[in-house]
This record gives sequence, C-alpha cells and structure tokens, in this order.
Amino acid sequence: MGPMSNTPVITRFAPSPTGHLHIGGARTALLCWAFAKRNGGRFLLRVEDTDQQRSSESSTKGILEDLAWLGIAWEDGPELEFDGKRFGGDERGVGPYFQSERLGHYNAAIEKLIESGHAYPAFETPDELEAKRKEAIDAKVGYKYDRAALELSSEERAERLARGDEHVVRFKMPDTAITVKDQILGDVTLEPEEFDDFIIRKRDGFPTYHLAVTVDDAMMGVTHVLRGQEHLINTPRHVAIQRALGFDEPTYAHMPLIFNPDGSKMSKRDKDKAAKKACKDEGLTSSPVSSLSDADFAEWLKNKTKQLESSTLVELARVVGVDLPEIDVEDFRRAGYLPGTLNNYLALLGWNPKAKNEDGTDLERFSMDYLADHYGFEGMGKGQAKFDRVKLLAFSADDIAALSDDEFATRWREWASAYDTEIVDRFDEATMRVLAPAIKTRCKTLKDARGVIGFAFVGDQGFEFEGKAVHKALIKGEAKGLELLKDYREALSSLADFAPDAIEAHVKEFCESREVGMGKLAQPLRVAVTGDAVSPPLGVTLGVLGKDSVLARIDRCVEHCASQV
RNA sequence: GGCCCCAUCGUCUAGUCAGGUCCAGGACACCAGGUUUUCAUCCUGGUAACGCGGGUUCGAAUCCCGCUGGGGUCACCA
Repeated sequence: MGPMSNTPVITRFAPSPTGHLHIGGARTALLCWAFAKRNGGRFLLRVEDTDQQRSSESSTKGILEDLAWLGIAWEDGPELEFDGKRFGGDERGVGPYFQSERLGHYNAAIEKLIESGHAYPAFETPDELEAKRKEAIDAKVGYKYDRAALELSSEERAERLARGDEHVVRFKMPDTAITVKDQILGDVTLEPEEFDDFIIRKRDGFPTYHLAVTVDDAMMGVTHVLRGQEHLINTPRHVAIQRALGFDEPTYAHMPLIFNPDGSKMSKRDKDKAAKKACKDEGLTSSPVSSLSDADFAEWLKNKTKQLESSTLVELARVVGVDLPEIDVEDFRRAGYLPGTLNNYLALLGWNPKAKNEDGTDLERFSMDYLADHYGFEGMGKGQAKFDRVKLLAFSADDIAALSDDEFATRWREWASAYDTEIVDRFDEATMRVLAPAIKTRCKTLKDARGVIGFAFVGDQGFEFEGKAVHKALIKGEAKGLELLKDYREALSSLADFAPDAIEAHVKEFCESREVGMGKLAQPLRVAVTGDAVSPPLGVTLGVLGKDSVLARIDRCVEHCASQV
C-alpha cells in the first residue's frame, strides 16, 4: 500500500455469532475501525454464521449493539438502529453480510477450485478420521490427512459422487513454503509440512471458515486483514486459496492477545468460576434463582466445565451479591463504564501513540476522534498484554469526574434505566443533576455511584449507627457534638430553602454564630443522617434526603445517643 | 510433543529497526506528605524493571547465538 495506491482502505470485523462480544473482539474491531477511518476508508462488518449448530440471531443482535454502543460504526454490513443512529447498509452492493446467505458464492469458488485441480472430494467419515488421528497421537507423530481421497481413481470418484455418497471437499495445499508478510510480526514463513489438505466444504454443504473468509474478503474488497494472533497460522491457508483463485492478497497484521492478570485466558468461564466460588462460600445447596432448577444448579456447581446462560449468571450473581469479572462488552456496560473509557484503555493495551502531553508525560488519554486519526497497527507491540482492571478503573474514575454535571446526570440516568431502575424510581432528573457534582469524584463507575449515596436508599429508621463514629462525633468530650446537634435541629427546622448550597451556607452561618469550626457540627450531622462519618458534602447529603427525613433522622440519632449513655 | 510468535518496574508501556545523549522515561497501583467540615478529588515527593548465559564492540536494554519462561496452533469451530 504505497502512497501512490489509490485503492481505498477497507477493513472488516467478522465475528461469529456464538455469544456476546468478547472484550478481545472489541479491541480488534476498534483497530479495524480506526485504521479505516485514519485512511479515509471503510469499515465493514460481516457475520460468520457458517456454524449452524452454534450461531444464533440473538447473538448477532447483541454483538451489533455492543459495537454500536462502543461507537465503532460500520459503513457496510447488517443494518442496525441504535440510540437514534443508523449503522450498516450495502452502499457498495457487495452484500449480503451474513455468510449463511452467501452459499452460492462459496460453491462457485469451490467448483472452480475442483475444476482447476486445487480441490477434491473426500469421502472419509468423521469417525474414520478421528480414529486415524488417535492412531497418530498414540504413535506420537503429528497427524496429517493422508490424501487417501486424492489417490482415488477418477472412475471411482465419479462413481461415488454419482451414487450421492456424502463427502467433504478438501483444498489441495501446495507443497511450497508460504511467507506471511505480517505488519506487526514481520515476515513469518511456514513450511508446507505444517499443513495438510484442509476441508473447505463440510458434509452439511456449508463452507468452512478458511474458504468463506477468503472468498468474502476478496469479493468485498477487503484490503487489510487485522485480527488476533490466534489466526496467524491460518493465514498461509488463506493465502494459498487466494493464489489458487487469483485473488489479490490483502495486507495482514496480527495483534497480540490479551490475558487476565494471572496470565490465564480471559474467558467467559471466568464468570462461572467466580459465581461458583461465591455459591460455595455461601454454602448454597439449592438454586437461589427461579430460572435454574435445583438439579441443574447442583450439576453446575459440581462440574467445573459447566457454564450457565449469561442472563442466568447475571441474575444469580445479583442474588448472591458477587461482582462477576467483566469479560464481554456487555459486562463492562452493566458495570457502568463509559464506552470512551473502554476504547481508550483497549487501544492503549499493546499500543502507544508515542506522543507527549504538554507537561512532558506520555499521552495516554485520548478520544475516539484521536483514535480515528492515529490508531493503527504501526507501533503495536508484539508481546501479549494483561488486562488490568485497576488501571481501567482509574481511567473510568477520571473520565466520569471530567463529565459536566448535565452529562453525568444524563449518562447516569441512562445507565440506571437499563441496569438499576431503583435509582430512577428514587430520583427525578433534577435531583440527579443536583447530585452530580458530589458523586462524580466519588465513584469510579456509574454503577458505584449508588454506593456513594447508599444512605438515601434506606428508610429513616432503617440504618445502623456506626458505634465508633457516634462516639467520636457525638458522645466523646463534653458531649458538645450532641448538644450542638440538638440546637441546630431547631435552627434547621425553620430553614425554608433546602437546596444543597443553602443548607451549606446555613450550617456555616450557624457555626460562626456559635464560634465553632465547621467540623464540630458537620460530623455530628453527618453521623445523624447517614449513620457513618463518611458521606458526600453536607449540603448534598442533607439535601437529597429532604427536610422531613433529615429531622426524623436527627431525632432518632438523639434518642440513640441517649440510650448509649 | 511438532511448528510458529513473544520477553523492560507488580501491571500497561517509551527506548530496540539506524549501539553511546538510559546508573532506563511515563501511566496505573503502592508508600509518605500537603490541601479539604468527613470521604473523594487535587497537589508534592518516593519505592520499583532491561529473564539467564555466552558472544560481537572502545561501548549493548538495543546486534548475534543458546537457555529459560510465557503464548498461539495442530477440528467436517471460527
């Protein structure tokens, strides 16, 4: 792709709809998207649903929505309307974008390969092949297809075909070494001994991944294939097909994979693992959720490899009260991350813009617009990276704190509407706006915004007074705190404007008139209305509760103190 | 196991291609201090790494070889 090339850059992300969008997939998609944007090209989305058993429509929808939520927009591909925006379409007329609807193209390519001698039918059954494979393993030699079907006489082959014998089609792998010119890894040469004649059409008539991906990429004009390193060894197969079919070879770049902090794979199974542990720690013997029978629950708990449906898992985690590790984009959404934060962190995992901030530190925080101008495989590291949720959390906290009050309120409300409706029931929009400045710097995600004002979600009689806090703020010394609190209760009861600023000013004024420091009254008040010595600023704390509630809580606190003496 | 890829603070990384300006820079985390009515935010400072062993060179984090370690892949999954 020299500067003289006038071929527009076209990248693609091609998920198979067998579950939610994995965070690693999101990272790949982000790279493809940004690289296309940066080059003024197009980003296309294709659904690889050639596995009839595992593909589902709901997965497709979920994956599309996750991408849309992240702001990774595709020009070509399945159409979706999300959050008032439209995604996808077939402007170039190279669709459809579901592989299950493209069988004609694959079969045409396969026929062409057979005619040109690059492919041949093979009649072995899966069982026969499995037996041969096992034999090879027992003999401690690498298994390779023995080309038995290629040895068949043309008469016998024709006869079996005419008879309608079930068969697959295999690609005749050339016996020359193939060098992948990888933009991240450099040239990687694989010897022909490493490959056998792989299957390109399954018994059920569907193409395998290798065939479909090659045909589609060529027909859809894909110029750059950017994907995870697990595909590196597949690439020579794809290159061989391209050569046999006379296709242009796209530019390849394989990015390193991401892992858990302990070095294990970031797998959906991690969620089951965490949930199982929590259930065992709780000593649960029967299913805590209605969507799961006791028998299934017991089986799941016992069997290490058994996985639960995502929605069941979420419900179970909520009931048991554990936080599941975030693995899929949907998990991060539910956990209250902003899409921009996730993109920022994801881009930084394995890549560095090599730019400085004004203060001389490295540039690490950037927007989607920045990525659309700068992100690409250039400068991508080669080593595997560990996903550090703590750093993500730090980014999240910063991004949330940087939101304007209005924006925070809007985002928080959107999030709560989807994942914690109790918040929306409890606070109207105006209240959330008032709360915004106090909460913004105290939560790391939208989800834990609630924890900051947890006291507002309990009844006036429904919380405990923390012993140490009560003692320190109200009882210790000459009971000054308690006296001050009682006095202030009277003053407060006549305060008309119960907005945070007004309350704060009122407390200040009261303290000045008594010639005591702010803290002398603030802490007793705080303990009285929240039960604890820690809360957001006083004005907001009292304001969000409302005057009646505050007075009731002070009264209850005074009684409580009396009973302590 | 065969083949392939990789290797800098606890973690993500800059520096490696064009060896000296690197007793290795930044970020997160951690520790200490400051600001603050509590908490949080914010500010200042600090601890902390070139996996090991051989070469090449006046000089190696940077080049070469070996070892070790991590990862990927060996499906009628993608």
